[in-house]
Amino acid sequence: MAVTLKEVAERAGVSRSAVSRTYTDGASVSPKTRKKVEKAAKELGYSPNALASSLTTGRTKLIGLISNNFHNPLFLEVFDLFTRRLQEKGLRPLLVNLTDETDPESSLRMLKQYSVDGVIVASSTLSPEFAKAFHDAKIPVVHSFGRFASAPDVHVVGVDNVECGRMAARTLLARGYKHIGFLGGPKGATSTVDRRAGFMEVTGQAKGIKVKESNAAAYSFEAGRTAMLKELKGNHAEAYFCGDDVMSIGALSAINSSGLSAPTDIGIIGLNDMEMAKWENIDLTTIRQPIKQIVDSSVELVMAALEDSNRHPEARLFSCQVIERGTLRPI
Amino acid sequence: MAVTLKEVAERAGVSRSAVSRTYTDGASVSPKTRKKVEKAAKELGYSPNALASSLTTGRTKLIGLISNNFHNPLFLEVFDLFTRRLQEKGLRPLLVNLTDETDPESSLRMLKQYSVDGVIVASSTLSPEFAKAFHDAKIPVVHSFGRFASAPDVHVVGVDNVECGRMAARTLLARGYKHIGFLGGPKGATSTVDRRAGFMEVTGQAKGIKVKESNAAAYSFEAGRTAMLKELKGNHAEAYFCGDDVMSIGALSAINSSGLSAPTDIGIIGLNDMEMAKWENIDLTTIRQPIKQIVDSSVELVMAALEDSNRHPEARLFSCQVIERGTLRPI
DNA sequence: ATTCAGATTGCAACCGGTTGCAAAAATTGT
DNA sequence: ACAATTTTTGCAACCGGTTGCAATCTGAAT
Repeated sequence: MAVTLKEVAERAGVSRSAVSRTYTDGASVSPKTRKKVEKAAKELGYSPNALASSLTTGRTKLIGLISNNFHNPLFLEVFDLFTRRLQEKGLRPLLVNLTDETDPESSLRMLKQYSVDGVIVASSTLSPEFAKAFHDAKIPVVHSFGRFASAPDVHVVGVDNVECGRMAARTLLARGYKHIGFLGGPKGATSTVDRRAGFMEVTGQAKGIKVKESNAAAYSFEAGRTAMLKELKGNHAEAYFCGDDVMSIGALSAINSSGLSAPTDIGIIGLNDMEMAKWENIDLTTIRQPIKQIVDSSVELVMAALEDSNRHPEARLFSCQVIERGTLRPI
Repeated sequence: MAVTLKEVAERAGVSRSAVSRTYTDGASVSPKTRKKVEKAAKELGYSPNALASSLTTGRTKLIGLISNNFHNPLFLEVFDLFTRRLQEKGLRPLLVNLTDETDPESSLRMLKQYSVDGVIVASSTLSPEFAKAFHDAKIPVVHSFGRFASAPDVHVVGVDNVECGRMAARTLLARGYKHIGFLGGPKGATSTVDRRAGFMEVTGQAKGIKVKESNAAAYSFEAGRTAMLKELKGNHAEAYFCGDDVMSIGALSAINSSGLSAPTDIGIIGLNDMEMAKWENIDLTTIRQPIKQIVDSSVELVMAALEDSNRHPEARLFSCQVIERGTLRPI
């Protein structure tokens, strides 16, 4: 079908090696032969077969990009950033949707079959074991948006969720709220667990503060809305730290449809600072995760892991930042 | 590095062919040898190298999934559906982000290098020429969400945008609006052009109807908001057909922050019916594109095109449907 | 003109598989 | 038990490249 190296060699009147070397940098080819080869290649419309060469070089430049987050708009931004960054670096994302899968087995097998050079697991809701499965199979892996561990099994890039929890708590306390709520994401998610820990640590030390706590079933609009509606039926808090921005928007919707409003009746602080958070009709006060830095750093780290496959596992954490908008009472 | 077929063959005490045949269906292997091979493979942790085999079979099962829509939440749903469907069919999406690119040249080259079996171009804002470039390179391609043409150059799956325009116009007329607006997406997009045509066709035939028209700079929240704010400064219409749902949400935000509200003061009808449209605080009346069917059909069509590479180009159109919610006055 | 180091080239083996073909083995019929 | 089939098997060539090595070429230095 496609034009092969052999045909180019024949037309250019050189050996196959010469053609090959023309397309591998660092190889020794005289300007003269290079010219001849390039001419022939252009005439024939030749482009080297990356897969065939991967056989001998052992590098495919394919990176498995694995996620189970196909319902959180934040991840569209994440995919955008990942694909662009990988492309810039000459790597190709092989996208894997893990939504329905619970164990790494089958995606591991398939990524091995395609000899991906490395894997990026982009999710805060996948367990660390998942990333570890790739590590155990000797495939370089970085868990992006993963859980911080001081002695990680695999490379991790993300934020310090415990500190995010503290930050949210401090922010609410600074606004003078006395009765505050932790409205977490799904109980199982490590991100929820960690944020809760930080949140409780700070609120536990504060005097005269009442804390209530509950969890939504997922990081989603519906779950956030449902959870907040339930809160509103009982003795609700004055302000809530919500699991993430989507949940926060759900919560705000619940507040509004109950005839209340933020921040007048209830304060909300979210987490992520996804694009929608600054939409004027949402205007959500939230904690920003520096996703661009997380993505760039993940790509950099996976590339480093390609170079040195038994690089010591490393955790890279980025600090978050409160973005003041309109859903908390002013300080 | 990884275990190879040769090692399995040695351990199982059979020829390499035998091992290979064990993993290609339809090949002739006795149950006895198959057992031996499978045992050896399991012990060694062997899995066949899909890329190596692609060399001889000519099939990689890699599908280029190309898009420039990484800012429209609808496309997160689209990517979710595409990746799942492709996975179900044993195909692997190689994701290409075209956001910054204007010509097909470089992505075409890279997809050729990776010998993708086929390509899906998922975008309504990419020109038909883009998809055609792949077609010309003899790579099976389907333009998903593409423009309908009665004699298409490439396979197209999508909706009849002209009919969508008519549908929107009829819906507004049926509600008794006399002064109606077409607030289109970017002027260049074929989807905008077509919807406008249908919209004008119907409104042009109606008596006593005033129509005004303008365009937003992009299918985005900001662009929709900006465009609507501009409308509101002048003599605005009673109801608008907005380019898509994201733009509609931007427009609604503009309406609200001007102290007006929908549908009381201004009606809005969007297009897409993305998940957010039914969020209770948005509750957007809109025209639903059957994205699941479009996606499934695109995958089916690209698979058919793999079988028969000079299959005649085909256009598959799905009908849309008005979803009544709360941003138009009742009928 | 001769020598020699460095650059360039082609040969041939290899990467990890597949597959046509002919030989070997198993099955069938009588 | 023997011939005729059918099934299974291994050989060897091939897919489209890369690369170590030895041979050839080049130009500079003597």
